[in-house]
Amino acid sequence: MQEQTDPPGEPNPGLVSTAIQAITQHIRSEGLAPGDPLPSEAAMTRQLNVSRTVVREAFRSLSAMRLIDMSAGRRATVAKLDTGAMSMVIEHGITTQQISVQQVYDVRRTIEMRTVALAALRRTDQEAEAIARSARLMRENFTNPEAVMEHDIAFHEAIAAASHNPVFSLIVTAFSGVTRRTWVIGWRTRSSDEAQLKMIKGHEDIADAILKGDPRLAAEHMAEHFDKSVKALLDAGIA
Amino acid sequence: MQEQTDPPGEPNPGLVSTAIQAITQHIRSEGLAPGDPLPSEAAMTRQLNVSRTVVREAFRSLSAMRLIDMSAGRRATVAKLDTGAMSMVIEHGITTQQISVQQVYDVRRTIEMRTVALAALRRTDQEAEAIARSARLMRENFTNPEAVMEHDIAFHEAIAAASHNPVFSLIVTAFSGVTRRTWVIGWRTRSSDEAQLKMIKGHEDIADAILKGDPRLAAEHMAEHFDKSVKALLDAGIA
DNA sequence: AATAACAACCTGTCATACAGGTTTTGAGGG
DNA sequence: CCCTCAAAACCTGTATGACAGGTTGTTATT
Repeated sequence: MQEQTDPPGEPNPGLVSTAIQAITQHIRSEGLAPGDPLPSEAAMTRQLNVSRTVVREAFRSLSAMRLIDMSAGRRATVAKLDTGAMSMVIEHGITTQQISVQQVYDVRRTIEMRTVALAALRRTDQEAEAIARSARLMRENFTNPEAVMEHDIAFHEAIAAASHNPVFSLIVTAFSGVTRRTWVIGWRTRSSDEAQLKMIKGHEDIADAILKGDPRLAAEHMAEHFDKSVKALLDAGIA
Repeated sequence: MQEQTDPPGEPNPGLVSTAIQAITQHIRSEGLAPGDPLPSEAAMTRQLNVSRTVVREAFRSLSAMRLIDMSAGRRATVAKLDTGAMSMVIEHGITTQQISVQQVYDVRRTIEMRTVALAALRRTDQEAEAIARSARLMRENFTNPEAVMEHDIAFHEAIAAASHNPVFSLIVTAFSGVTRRTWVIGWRTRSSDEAQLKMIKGHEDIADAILKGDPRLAAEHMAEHFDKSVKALLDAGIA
């Protein structure tokens, strides 16, 4: 009952893969934008001549990748760019030991050297303030590691946002999950208050450089920050 | 019949999300490596006290993200790191116009400036040869744009591989899909044979620098290459 | 015209069934 | 005792039907 969309060319891509392609293809060909509704499962079922089971698994898969949003009663809609899938891939790589924390930090360093420079050049005043605020909150809560970490992460995401390139934001945010799992380790190696405050000072320096609009200085401070962070992780024995 | 794993804390995460978490959690807690088998759908069904439908949608979602491999008759296995999900996210961003090709190129430039430097430092002889071979094949097939493009993509992926950091490979490969859709445009703006051969020469220069183990030179050539590529795309009106 | 009840539609979940694959088992033969 | 091979047990892929509950548009009542 389902031969038309599955020409005997390939061996066995599976009906679900075909359905996934059909849906993404629909988004493309109809030029849908985030928020626009997709066909209902029933409609897709008829169009593809497959069971609702197959269509549902396809929708669900796209939903898991956060390419579409689903909720009960409503039709699925095209989703805004989201980091969901990427974080899961990275986390999967880490937990299955296919990538190391240090490798992630190398990538982060590479990317954030760029985002910080772009942020210095392109930030709005609001964005500069948001970045500075995160740094300030790190200092104000510095007795509470959990809070410092969250503001640290927000700090880096705010810089990525100020780069005005959503692809950078996407990647930086995707790494936040890994950061949450390793951050405390780095913090602990900075045993003294001075060492911890010094690290916070580093963030403030970055925020200042962005405020001043000095990309070179900002990048320098960011490099220093990452070098120290990686050293802290290495000291803690994180390969 | 399914209250135990769904405490009344959150409003409605959905049974499938819960199942997805349970599966990834299983991978983590059992310390599974790529190739290791996961519980069968029936086993998961019993463990979570939900219907097979729910478990299946969860498995299928993870499979769509390429975190697990599924095939008929066999149990699902933990997957090797794969770029599947990432490419889909990027492509989704492009087709829904949430990100621009130019923004992707900026990210690529940032990342590949680093991969090329790392490749120059860490490449094995085999890897250097693979990189050089791709450049050579670009020249040999230069009357066939399609072939040139594929070797071009392979060239960049080979460099990422030679960086010995799989996260870089992951990201670079994720961008290959976008490249396939825009490459020809850049090629066409290089209307004359000289311009096209010059572009190929650029790749050979990069390969040489990597072979020599000169990261600075390699990065310089790579920067030049990207600047020209972006210029070509801009000339063609790709924002 | 505002509102409230209703109908139509949609997704979320469950149960069941069966067609192929794949692995395990075990019987029979060497 | 070991090897071979076929049956059995298990597994995934897909289809069908059912029903609960959420959402939206329609209609009837006030």
